[in-house]
Amino acid sequence: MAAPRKSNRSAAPARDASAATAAPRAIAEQLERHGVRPSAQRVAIASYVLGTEDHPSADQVWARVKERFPMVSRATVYNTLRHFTEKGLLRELVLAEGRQVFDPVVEPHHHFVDDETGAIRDIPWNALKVAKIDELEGLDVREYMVVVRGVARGARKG
Amino acid sequence: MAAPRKSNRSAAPARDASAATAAPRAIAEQLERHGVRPSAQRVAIASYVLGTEDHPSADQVWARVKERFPMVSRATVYNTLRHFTEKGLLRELVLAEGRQVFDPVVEPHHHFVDDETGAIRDIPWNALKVAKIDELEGLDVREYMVVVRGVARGARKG
DNA sequence: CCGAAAGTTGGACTTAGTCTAAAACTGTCA
DNA sequence: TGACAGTTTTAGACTAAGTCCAACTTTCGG
Ligand SMILES: [Mn+2]
Ligand SMILES: [Mn+2]
Ligand SMILES: [Zn+2]
Ligand SMILES: [Zn+2]
Repeated sequence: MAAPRKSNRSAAPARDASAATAAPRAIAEQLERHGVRPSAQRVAIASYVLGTEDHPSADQVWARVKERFPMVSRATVYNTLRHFTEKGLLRELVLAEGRQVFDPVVEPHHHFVDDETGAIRDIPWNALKVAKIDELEGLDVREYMVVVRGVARGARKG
Repeated sequence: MAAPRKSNRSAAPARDASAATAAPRAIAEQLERHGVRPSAQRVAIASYVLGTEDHPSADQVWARVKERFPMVSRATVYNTLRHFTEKGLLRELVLAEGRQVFDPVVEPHHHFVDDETGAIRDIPWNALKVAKIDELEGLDVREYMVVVRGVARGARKG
């Protein structure tokens, strides 16, 4: 269900690098559409976390946001991430040892955890197919994902 | 891979209830077979954690073991669980918010997380089938599991 | 028995995350 | 504009999970 678009990876604006930060106006509007009042802090946090492919932890978000907005407090970042999550702008995932991380891709998809670097990557929904989910006895399934662990075979030579 | 046996659930002695504790002698032998010296503390810890179906956290193991062995220290429980994990007697899983838990079923299998109670249940390996894992580009897959979330439809009326 | 190695212990320490109460903003309306 | 209420942010206290450590105890080989 939930018609995952066919994107192979990054059908989105392909942000990811450090100097992310989409137009603040667009971000403010995105927040408003989800019922979140766009304060300065919230826009600063959103401009990183809603655009990343990194699955960052809360403290990683804090560190990133402080670069551009040094006086933002930890409580604000934690509150805001929770708020975004409640409003459906983010998902919170718990995939690996001591890392609860946030994911701006709220549509169903799978995940790959690199055992060497700890990096988490998205796997598009229809890159994999899970059979027999509907045959599970006595379980009311709300959602599921495949968690794949291994190492990324580096295509980083040439 | 890793030829998961066909067990539907609990092909093992079906322990689970509180008064678990299989024969201490058998447990000591199991530890030795895995290269773990069977001290009194380790046998006490093993006799709970190697037989449970509960996926307990480290502190839950501590609480349980203290009932029968009140002077055991927290450090010992944490050390021992790590030791067991290194020796392949346990796996450590991170599936849900603030819960890294231990699993005595080290063969590949899937998991169900009850969103209401937080309980984690095993799903036998061939109750589900994941297709196209081998087609993932650039990833060296070491293991994978399906994580299913939902609620257990209570068969608890009659 | 002895000494070395392995195991255990309580408590200090660390880190992620939550909570709180006060301060700062924001929007509304007189 | 000025007052007010509601909302947001803030620093720092607090909590809980987990690690580390140095001292103590047990085990084992000789
Ligand atoms: Mn751990
Ligand atoms: Mn959280
Ligand atoms: Zn993701
Ligand atoms: Zn399991």
